[in-house]
Amino acid sequence: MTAIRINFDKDLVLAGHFLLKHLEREERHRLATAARLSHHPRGAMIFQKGDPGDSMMAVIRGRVKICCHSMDGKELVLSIINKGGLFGEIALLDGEPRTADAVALEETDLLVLDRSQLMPVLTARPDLAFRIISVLCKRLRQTSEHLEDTLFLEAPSRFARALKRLGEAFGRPGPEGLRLDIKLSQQQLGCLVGVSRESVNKLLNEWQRAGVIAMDAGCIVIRDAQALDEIAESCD
Amino acid sequence: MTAIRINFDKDLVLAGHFLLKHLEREERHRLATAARLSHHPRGAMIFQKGDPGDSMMAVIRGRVKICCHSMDGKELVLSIINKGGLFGEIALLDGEPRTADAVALEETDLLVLDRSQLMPVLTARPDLAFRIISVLCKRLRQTSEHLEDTLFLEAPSRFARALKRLGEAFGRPGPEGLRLDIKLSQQQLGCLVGVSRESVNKLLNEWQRAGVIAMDAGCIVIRDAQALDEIAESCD
DNA sequence: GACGGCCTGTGAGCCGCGCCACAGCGCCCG
DNA sequence: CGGGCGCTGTGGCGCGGCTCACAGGCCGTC
Repeated sequence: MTAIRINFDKDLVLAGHFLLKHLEREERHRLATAARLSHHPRGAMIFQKGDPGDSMMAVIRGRVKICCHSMDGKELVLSIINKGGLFGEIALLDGEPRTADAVALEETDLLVLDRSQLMPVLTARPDLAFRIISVLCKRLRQTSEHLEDTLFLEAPSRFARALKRLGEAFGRPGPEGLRLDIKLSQQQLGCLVGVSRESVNKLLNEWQRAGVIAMDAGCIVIRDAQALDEIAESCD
Repeated sequence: MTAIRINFDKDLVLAGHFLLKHLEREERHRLATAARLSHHPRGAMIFQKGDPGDSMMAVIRGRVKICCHSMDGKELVLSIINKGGLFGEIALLDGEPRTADAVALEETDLLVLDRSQLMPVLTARPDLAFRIISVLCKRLRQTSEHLEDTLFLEAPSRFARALKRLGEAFGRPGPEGLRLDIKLSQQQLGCLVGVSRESVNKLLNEWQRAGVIAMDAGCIVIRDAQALDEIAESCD
């Protein structure tokens, strides 16, 4: 009884997923029954840099951060994956070890698809391969942009741009402005941008005083997107 | 007569290319006749950030740098493509505009493959799609690593790592050590690493004095790879 | 209620490195 | 041959932002 219910859920999840929604119902069902669910409490390590990577994950509930660490303990957050998002596909596709850690930011449920299940489907369906190619291209563009930002921009511009990007991913319009529906400590924000926690604090307070942003229950609200744009553009 | 000779060359070039060598002879010949040669003098712009990208290029002769510029004129060199290398595939694959400039570093000949010619072949041959996927994965790994380097490492480590990478791509063993068979100004080296020209100069001289590297006819020779490793690892 | 852990807020100091300035050098071009 | 241009070689200044240090607030746990 519960097994049936779980399988039904898996079918639904896969059907809703941008990568897999174009499969035949039957293929998808086969994947769904093969895929396994896995649950991770807040803060749990899902995989680690250097692990062999023979699976990819779809986020059903919660959020996952993809990050890596320097030798002296600094952290860099490469991206944050929302419900509905996909991660871990690189290692699955090229068979190399994982290049970063994945950590559950909240209570998180994942659907895990193994290489052995997925590859036959991919080879049989060239259109799926193209969909994957365009995902990879998008990731590559994002990463290059991240690199440009860190090399070309000063901390304030960089941070402003990061907020804009977070707005696109997590923003929900509210009465006061665009509310970023995700709680991140100043520490985490710093790791996302490559800036120290203290600098994040100072910028955040400065912008609050200027009315550019506001805080609401631990979430950032963008009140003046225009002003944020100007900070992001200013190259001095 | 010359036309035949050129087509023969194209066939040969394609046959030698890692992406296309597994095609049937006939398919490859069709691509070869459709592909066009293009020649670029040293310093010429091949394409520019923002251009529509509906082709990709294979380098037959010369070298190409992929780079981009900040609003205030700084340059970042993302990678340098050697003879036999491929570039411009991202924009071709996902149909978005080019994200960076491509500039001929030397007298350069390219083979240009248009989207309209390549796509039918790709859809017909899923194994080719996988080959492209793994190219993309490799690029992604490189770019992430570049990003980690710039955020985590100080200038000397970053530069040392860059030299090691250049060694892998352009190194030729010689009597004195590994010789980097490419002439790059200190300016260009700086852009490759994200460091000012002056800092490059100082590091280069310091390492020469220490016997870690040597200069030979404008090319860098790595004399003590071990010492370079240590500089690269040292995280202070 | 006491304690410890994780968070925010803020000031002081320091330092790596970018920017500026200038000098000397090889090379191309008129 | 002379003048300009792009490269290398160095010294000094300035500043952005990281590090350190500390104070106070908000939990969850014993």
